[in-house]
Amino acid sequence: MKLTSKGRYAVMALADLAKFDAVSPVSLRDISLRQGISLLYLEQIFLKLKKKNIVNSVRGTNGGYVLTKQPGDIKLADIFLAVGEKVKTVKCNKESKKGCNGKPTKCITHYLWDELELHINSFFERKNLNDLINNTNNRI
Amino acid sequence: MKLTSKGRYAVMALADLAKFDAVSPVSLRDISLRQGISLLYLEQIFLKLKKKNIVNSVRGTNGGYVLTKQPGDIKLADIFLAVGEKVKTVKCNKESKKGCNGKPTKCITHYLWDELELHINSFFERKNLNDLINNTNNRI
DNA sequence: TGAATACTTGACTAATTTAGTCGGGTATAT
DNA sequence: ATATACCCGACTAAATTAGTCAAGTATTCA
Repeated sequence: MKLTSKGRYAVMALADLAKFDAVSPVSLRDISLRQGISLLYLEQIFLKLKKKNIVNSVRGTNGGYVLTKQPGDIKLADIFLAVGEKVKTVKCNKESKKGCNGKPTKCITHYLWDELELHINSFFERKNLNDLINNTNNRI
Repeated sequence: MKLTSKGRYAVMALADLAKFDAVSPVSLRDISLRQGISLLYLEQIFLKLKKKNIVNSVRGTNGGYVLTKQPGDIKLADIFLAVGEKVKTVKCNKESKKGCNGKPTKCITHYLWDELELHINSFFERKNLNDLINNTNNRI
């Protein structure tokens, strides 16, 4: 199981934003250069972040993006939800009444994967952007 | 991030084995039918499990596979290692001295992903096959 | 006012990974 | 003998990911 670039980039970019948006909006161009992420890809990602109200945009020269909230109020879970990075452990449809593999009962490992999903999501729920920038004052 | 079928199937199949191998070796055909997993795919998976000494094989008619250890001594971490299911959160090479993205410093989120990796792996370290079959006596 | 900057949006594509299949074995019980 | 079941490498189709491309619109500043 691996984290996709989309999710990883989203967090990197927002951490960057959290560090620099106090002064003025941060352009994607700057983030692209600092974090080494394709500008065009960043545009795609920020569109989603904006739709979910995690960032606001300022158009025109000297424009860019700013966070809508304090870094401490933006959880990783929010970010991942926005860009569509989901934790999926089971193939079988959880809501279905049919159980797994078309059988009436749940598959033997079903509850294990549910538990794993909760375990992972709890990490994303308790980490926020502030945790990131506090630990990385000396880094870009 | 999602769990691959290979890892999921490996655990399902071994849980099945743990339930039934006390009597006699369990054939992949039986597992295939009970768990709804392709027989040919199971063969691939069990080859790896055997190489890592998690199962032993018995050839010929009435042959099949048996666990080499007690279910309680087989951790999910062992199983995932055997079939090559890895938790990967960072793209950047962890061992490299160069840091991330070719820069001298580590990327801003590097330690976060390391922490996530540890968090997930700790789950796999503490869960074993026995945990599974104890909770699922009524299921196949 | 016009040129440059920077966000906006949908569609497209290349590369990678995953989830298998195929074909040909070999060993053993009955 | 023959059927069962493990053994093994190579191959392929489908899905996903990680981007790119094209064509905009809004805003600032000289």
